Formats: sequence, C-alpha cells, structure tokens
Amino acid sequence: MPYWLLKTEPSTFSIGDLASSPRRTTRWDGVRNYQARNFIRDAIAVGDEAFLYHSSCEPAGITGIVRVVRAAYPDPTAFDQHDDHYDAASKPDQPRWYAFDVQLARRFRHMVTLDALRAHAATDLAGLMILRTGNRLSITPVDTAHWRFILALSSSTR
DNA sequence: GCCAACGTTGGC
DNA sequence: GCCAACGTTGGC
Repeated sequence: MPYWLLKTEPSTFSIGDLASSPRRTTRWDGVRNYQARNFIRDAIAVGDEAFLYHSSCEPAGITGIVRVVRAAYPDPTAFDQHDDHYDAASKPDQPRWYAFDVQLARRFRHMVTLDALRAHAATDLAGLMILRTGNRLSITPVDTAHWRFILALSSSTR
C-alpha cells in the first residue's frame, strides 16, 4: 500500500481542523498542479496512508497520519465560480482537477519537525522529497522505509 | 518549441 | 518581508 505526504498550511487547514471535522474526514481539494493531480487521479487509493505536513509555519513538520477513505473524483471547487480554485477550463464532462477524501487516523503526540527530518537527510531519509530544496509539490509519495523511519521518529522525539 | 516574465510556494 | 526555486504562461 503506497504512502504519501500531504502538505497543508495550518492557517488555512490544520490537523486540528481535521480533528474537529465531521467524522474527522475532509475533502482534499484545490490541488492545481499536474504532477500532484496525476498522483490523485492515477495512484492514490482507498486505504492508502499519508503524513499530514504543516508548511509555512513555525515549526513546519509532520503532525499526524490520515487515511484515504474515498479515491479520486472531480474536484467540485474547479466548477464553482465563487471558489478561489475555480478553473473555467475544467468541465464536469471532462474534469481537469481531482479531489479525494481523507480521514484523520492519528495525531502525533509530538510533531516531527522539519529540523528533525533534516537531521537524517543524508542517511535514513535520503531522497525524501520534502527535504529536496525548492520542492513545492503538495502531494509526494513516501518510500516504505522512509515511512517506517519517520514513524519511529514520531514516537521517540519530543 | 524556446525561453523570458510572472506568480506562487515555503523556509527563514 | 525577503528571496530562491520552480511551474506556468505567452510571445515569438
């Protein structure tokens, strides 16, 4: 089962917001990058797990785990003229953008900060996409070995 | 198809 | 608020 990392700015939508959402579930929408879109449309499946990463905040880092509970479907925000993510080029009969649903699975007692991840950038976490400089992709795959290592970090750091 | 300009992301 | 990185756009 593939693993993923989803970025979110907590000032827009945080893990706390997810925790207080109905059924601790939310629609992951508004993705407007083709590479990320392809992950959603072609690879992300029900049952997949993803780290929830808080970006553009202090400190940035991984705050918990979500589980995919609904696979790709056309992103409704692309059809809504009043939504910030409206895209006239995406039509219901030929959608350009996709959303999926995630449910909160686990909140880390202690966030695994970007600094903590970086401490292993040259060794156990070499190649982790979030550590690549200039990486702006909001959805990235995570190797199983990286997933397990970060899980271990989450229970050992404080 | 190239590439400069532009806009956005995200760490600091 | 700054700025590096980089995806997208649009002129040619």
